[in-house]
Amino acid sequence: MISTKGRYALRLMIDIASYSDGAPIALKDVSSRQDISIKYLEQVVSLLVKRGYLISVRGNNGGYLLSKDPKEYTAGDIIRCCEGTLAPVACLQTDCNVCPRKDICSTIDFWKGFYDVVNNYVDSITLEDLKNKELIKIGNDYSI
Amino acid sequence: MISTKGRYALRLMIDIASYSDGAPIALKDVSSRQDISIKYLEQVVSLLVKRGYLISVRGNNGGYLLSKDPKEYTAGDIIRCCEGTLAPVACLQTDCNVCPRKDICSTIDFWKGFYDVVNNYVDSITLEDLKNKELIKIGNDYSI
DNA sequence: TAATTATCATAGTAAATTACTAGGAATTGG
DNA sequence: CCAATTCCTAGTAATTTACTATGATAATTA
Repeated sequence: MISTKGRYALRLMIDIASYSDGAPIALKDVSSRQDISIKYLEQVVSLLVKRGYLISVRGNNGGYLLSKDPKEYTAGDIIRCCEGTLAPVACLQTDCNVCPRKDICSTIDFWKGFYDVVNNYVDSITLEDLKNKELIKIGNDYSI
Repeated sequence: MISTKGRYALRLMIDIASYSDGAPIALKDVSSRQDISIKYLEQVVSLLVKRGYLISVRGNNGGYLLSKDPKEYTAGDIIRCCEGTLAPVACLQTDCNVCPRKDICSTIDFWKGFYDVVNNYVDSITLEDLKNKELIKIGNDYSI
């Protein structure tokens, strides 16, 4: 199960991508549109800033800007940034979590395959895709 | 992340499928082969018995038997039995968890797709596949 | 410069979940 | 009967989750 951190991160990024006209988007606005407390959003957003996915602008009229084009983010980038690895089992995490059964384990390949289909899927969807869906939902899609 | 319940369930089922010669397999034996406490295995196995995936034989020389052929179980069957749904978000669970944002949510389709690739994957692997892998690992595969 | 509006950083916390352990009752084979 | 086994229910320490709270820091605007 994906936690609120990863889910809110995705909604935050979609919100900023969808509502930005070049000026920074304040968390206050994301908060009211998305029904998520500002205080919690602050924690989520800080991970995205640290990773360089968002640019923060401090002070009055400050807020956040995407650091690149929506089509250059995958959903996987955003989720992994806030959620950590999507590995289904600890022994697949890179940070040398060595399982004593690794040489005799008959399930490791199964879990590797699981990990692969998950990563392939989340990396096949871009923020642009999600932004377009959002624009359709809120009725601002004039391309139809 | 898949919890120990689901992971141990898979190893338990593979163990029984691999080592059974028609007689019930006792948890004591699974426990020593898999390095999992009997007491914890008892809890995992009870879910599989309740679901009808295993037949329990009580008393002396008792243990557990598969209720059907290994090729008739998918890994997904076993994992979901002990782990619950593999839905990445609560609003995809069938038990009418109604999200107030369901009509305006632009991410629900993304999560549905996630759910689908996960279910399709875990249901594409059978217990027979995993048993064969185990037999190769323990060197009892004479088909090579 | 002072007020306002933001982000930034850290800490606290109630509730739930995880990963077990413990004790003992019920059942069966020898 | 006795030993081996499943079955059933509780308990629990540690961790994680999903927040809330407080206040510092920074930048804009009046």
